[in-house]
Amino acid sequence: MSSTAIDLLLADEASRPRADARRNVERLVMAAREALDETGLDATAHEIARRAGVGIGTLYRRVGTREALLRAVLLEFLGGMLTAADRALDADDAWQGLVDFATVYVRLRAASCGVNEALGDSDARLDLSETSTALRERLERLVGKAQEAGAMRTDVTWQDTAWLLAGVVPGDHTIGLTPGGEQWRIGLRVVLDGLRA
Amino acid sequence: MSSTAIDLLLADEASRPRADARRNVERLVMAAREALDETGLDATAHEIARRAGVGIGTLYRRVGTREALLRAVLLEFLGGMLTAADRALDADDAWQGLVDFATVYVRLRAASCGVNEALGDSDARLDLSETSTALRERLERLVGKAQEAGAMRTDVTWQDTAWLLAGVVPGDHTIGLTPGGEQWRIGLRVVLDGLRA
DNA sequence: CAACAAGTGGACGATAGCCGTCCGTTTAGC
DNA sequence: GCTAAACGGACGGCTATCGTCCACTTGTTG
Repeated sequence: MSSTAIDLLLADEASRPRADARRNVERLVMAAREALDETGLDATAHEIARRAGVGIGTLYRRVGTREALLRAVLLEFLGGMLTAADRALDADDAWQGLVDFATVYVRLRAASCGVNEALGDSDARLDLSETSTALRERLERLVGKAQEAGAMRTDVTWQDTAWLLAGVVPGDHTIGLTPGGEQWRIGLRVVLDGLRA
Repeated sequence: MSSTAIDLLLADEASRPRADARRNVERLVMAAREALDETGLDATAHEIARRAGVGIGTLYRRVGTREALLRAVLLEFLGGMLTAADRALDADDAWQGLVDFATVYVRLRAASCGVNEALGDSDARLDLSETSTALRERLERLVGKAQEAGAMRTDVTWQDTAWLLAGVVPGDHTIGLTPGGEQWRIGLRVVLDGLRA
């Protein structure tokens, strides 16, 4: 579950690496998560190494590229999001399913600057298109179900919905108000009210 | 009106500059507008000079700093926005006033990447705090009026409103959909519906 | 416990992008 | 024509990041 990223990175080692090497990979992954949360996609290799308490050489030797590391962490994260989407699709109440997913989606994007950027950036710096396409497709179905159930207005496409949800996430938009940590909640509520049939 | 930025930049010349010099200032201002629209706040001095068809030396001689130039253009722009806000405050129907302003606000932000960034960036790269504070204060009053008139839900603050409006503007959020030029319209409609009492 | 392969850290050279100055050349205006 | 004003853009300086390389350290195994 949470070791996926590590496994992914250790997979292509020919023989079992030494204990300290494994430990360093773990540290690097944790550091990458933090850096991704706070700094975003363009967290530098040096920053990640510093956070991990590890030399820059170690980073490159262990994970090959800065991008490979970030990619592994992001894939793990997006996987979790996909799971939430599938759970939402199974909900009895279509509208409630959409609400649940939207909440998770926005919360996770809000929690990590890097995840937010990864889901937005259309330029594929890291190759995440496969997973994010899957995610899109889930949203499309969720919106479809909610509309068929008559719970959601039909003059709005799932693309519009994606747009609106993304807009609720804090960015450097906001007219200069320091956003409280949970600021997105009220925004999401308004948007969902606006989407209701 | 539209010559404000130019006047602002020519103001501190001791004696009347030569005709070609004035022409170049105009070109620089127009180029800065374009660059601001397309590239955003960190349009480089060289890019602006290139767009203006002018040497980089000329830019620095004429406008002093890259920042002074951008600032002049942005101030002009924000001035227009303020005017729209004041007009909206005079509307008979408080809700309609809010809707009108919101529309202008979002459209203008959507039209220029640089304006959008300028209104968001809390770090004061260019000193626009005065004008943007004025703008905030207008929005606060618009929201207040709409709520007093019973036209807008009261569990939402003007800060939340600012947040939501900013969110509707295209950014690099959007799950990888190339946004149509007028994409923000539908988003704005949903948000306004959600804000209605 | 020794010896060596595996691993480590971080200085370093390379690359890139932007800033703003400076000076030889051009041009407007009298 | 003549001169002061203006021009263009090459250039040096600065900052940031990347990723390599090698002298040194440490885990592991017999």
